[in-house]
Amino acid sequence: MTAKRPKAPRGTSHPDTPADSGSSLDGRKIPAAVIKRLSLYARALQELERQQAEKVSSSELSRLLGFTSAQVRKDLAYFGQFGVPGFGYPVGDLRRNLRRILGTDRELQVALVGVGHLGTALLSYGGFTRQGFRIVCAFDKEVSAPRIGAAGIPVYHIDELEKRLAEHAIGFAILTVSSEAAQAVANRLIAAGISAILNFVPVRLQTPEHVKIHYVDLALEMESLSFYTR
Amino acid sequence: MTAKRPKAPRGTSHPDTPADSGSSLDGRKIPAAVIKRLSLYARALQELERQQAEKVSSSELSRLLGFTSAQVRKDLAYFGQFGVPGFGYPVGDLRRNLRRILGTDRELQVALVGVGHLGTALLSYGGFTRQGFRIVCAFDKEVSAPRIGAAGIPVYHIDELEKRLAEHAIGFAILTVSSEAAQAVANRLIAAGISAILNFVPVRLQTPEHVKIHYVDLALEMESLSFYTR
DNA sequence: GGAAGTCTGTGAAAACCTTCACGGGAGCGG
DNA sequence: CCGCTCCCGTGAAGGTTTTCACAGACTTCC
Ligand SMILES: NC(=O)c1ccc[n+]([C@@H]2O[C@H](COP(=O)([O-])OP(=O)(O)OC[C@H]3O[C@@H](n4cnc5c(N)ncnc54)[C@H](O)[C@@H]3O)[C@@H](O)[C@H]2O)c1
Ligand SMILES: NC(=O)c1ccc[n+]([C@@H]2O[C@H](COP(=O)([O-])OP(=O)(O)OC[C@H]3O[C@@H](n4cnc5c(N)ncnc54)[C@H](O)[C@@H]3O)[C@@H](O)[C@H]2O)c1
Repeated sequence: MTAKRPKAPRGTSHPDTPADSGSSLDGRKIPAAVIKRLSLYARALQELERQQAEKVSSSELSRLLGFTSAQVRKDLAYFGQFGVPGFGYPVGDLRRNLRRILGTDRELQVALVGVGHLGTALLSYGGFTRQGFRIVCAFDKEVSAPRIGAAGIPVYHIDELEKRLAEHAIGFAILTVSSEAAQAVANRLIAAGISAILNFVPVRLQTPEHVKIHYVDLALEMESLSFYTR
Repeated sequence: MTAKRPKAPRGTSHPDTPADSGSSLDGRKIPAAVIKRLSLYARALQELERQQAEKVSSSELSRLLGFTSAQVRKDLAYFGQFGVPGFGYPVGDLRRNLRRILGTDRELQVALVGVGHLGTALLSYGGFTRQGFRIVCAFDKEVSAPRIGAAGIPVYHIDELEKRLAEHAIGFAILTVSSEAAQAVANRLIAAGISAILNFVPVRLQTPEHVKIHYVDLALEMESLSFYTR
C-alpha cells in the first residue's frame, strides 16, 4: 500500500499558540495591565511632585487617571506596602519606588534602527530622556559615513550595528525600518543581544521567547476608532 | 453652631470611576480586545489575498498572528457566520466583511493637528491611505498662510479649524500638538463635531462620553518594556 | 454516491482581572 | 493618652476574556 503523505505534525489535540500575558516577579504573577498602569502612576506622581504635593491617596490618584481606587491600591500592593493608613502614599517615596520597579531609575541606553520619516521624528523627541531613556545611536542603510542626526545623535550605517551596540552596552531598540526589512533587522538585533524591541512596523516579528517585543500599530488604532464611530 | 464645610459630595460609598471596555453591537457586547484583533485579521487577510489564497482556516490565521485558533473563531463569530465547516474562511469574502464591520470599506476623512516633528512624519506616511484613511488637511498655530505640506496635504492655521472641518466633513482627528495645547485643541475639535481622536500627547484628555479617544503613549511602552527586561 | 477527514460554531470550564467591602493600623485633635 | 476619622491592604465576590472540547456540517476523493 502507498504511504499517505504526512500532512501535518499530527496528534489529536492542537494546543495552538498560547497568548502570554503577565510575568512573574518574586513568585507572584503580575498582570500585564498592571505594568502599564504603573507607568501612568509614575507620570502622575512626577506631576504631583512638581506641585510640591507631599501625599496622595489612592482615590485622588484614581480620579486623576480614571481608574477605581481599589485598583490603584491593588496594583501597588503587588510590589510592597508603600502606603500609610489614614494618610495615603508619600509622593516622592512612591515615585522613587515605582521608578525602581520599572527600571527607569537608571538611564536606559537605546538604539534606533531606520532613520526615515518616523525615525527622525523620534530622534528629535526630548520626552524619552525625561522619562529615563536615551537614544544613544541610530542606524540606517542609506548612510555612507557616520553623521550627526537630529538632537545630536550619531547615525551609523547598518553594517556597524553589532560593533556599536556592544560598544555602548545597548540592550534596547526602536524599530522603524520599512516593512520588508523588519524581520531581518530584528534578527540581527536579537543576535547582537538586544533584549527588548519597540516595533513600529506593522509586521508580526518571529522572535525567541526571551526577547520582549511591544508593537505600536497606528493603523490598528485608527481602524479600531473607526469601528467605534461607525 | 458652625456649619462644617462640605468636604466632598458625601455618601458612605465611593463608586469611583469605572473602567469601560467593550461596546455593544446588535445587542451582544463586544470586548475591546476583539476589535483590535479584527484589525489584525483584516491585515493578514489583505496579505493572503495578495498571495491569491482562496481560503484560510482559523488555525492558519492563528499561527500567522500568534493567537489560538479558538480565539479566531470566537472573535469572528461575534459578527456572524463567515466560515464553512471542513473548508475554512473564504479570504476575499471574510476580508470584505471585516472591512465593513470596521468601517474601513469607505475612505475615512481625517484631520491632523500639530505639524511638528511627529505630525510631519505622520503626514508623509502612505500606510494610512492603504488601510482606508486619508489625512485631508492639517493644522498648526505656526502657519501664517495655507501651504502645502508633506505628501501634498494642505496645512492651515489653527484658526481655520472649524471652517475646514465642516468643509470636508471630517469626523476624525490625529492630535500631535505640544502637551500644553492638547486639552484646548481637543475641546475645539469636539465642539466642532469630531467623534474620535487618536492622541499622541501623553496627557489624559477630559472629554464627553460620546467622543472616543485612543492613546498612543510611547514613553509608557518604553517603560513597560523596561520592566520586563530588568 | 458514500465514507473519511476537515474545520466551523459554540456551550462549558478555566483563567484572569476588577470591584467590593471591611478589618485594622496610623494620624490627628483635644 | 484616648477616641475619632481616614484610608490602606486584602480576601472574597463578581465580571470578563480565553481556552477547551465536541457535535455536526461541509468538502473531497475515490
Ligand atoms: N511614518 C509614519 O508616520 C508611520 C506611521 C505608522 C507606521 N509606520 C511604519 O514605520 C516604518 C517606517 O516608516 P517611515 O515613514 O519612517 O518610512 P521611511 O521609508 O521614511 O523610513 C524607513 C527607513 O528605514 C531605512 N531602512 C530600510 N531598510 C533598512 C535596513 N535593512 N537597515 C537599516 N535601515 C533600513 C530606510 O533607509 C529608511 O530611511 C514603516 O514600517 C511604517 O510602516 C510609519
Ligand atoms: N516626536 C516624537 O517622537 C514624539 C514621541 C512621543 C510623543 N510625542 C508627543 O507628540 C506631541 C508632538 O511632538 P513633536 O515632537 O512633534 O513636537 P513639536 O514641538 O515638534 O510639534 C508640536 C507642534 O504643535 C504645534 N502646536 C502647538 N500648540 C498648538 C496649538 N494650540 N494649535 C495648533 N498647533 C499647535 C506647534 O506649532 C508644533 O508645530 C508632543 O505632545 C509629544 O509629547 C512626540
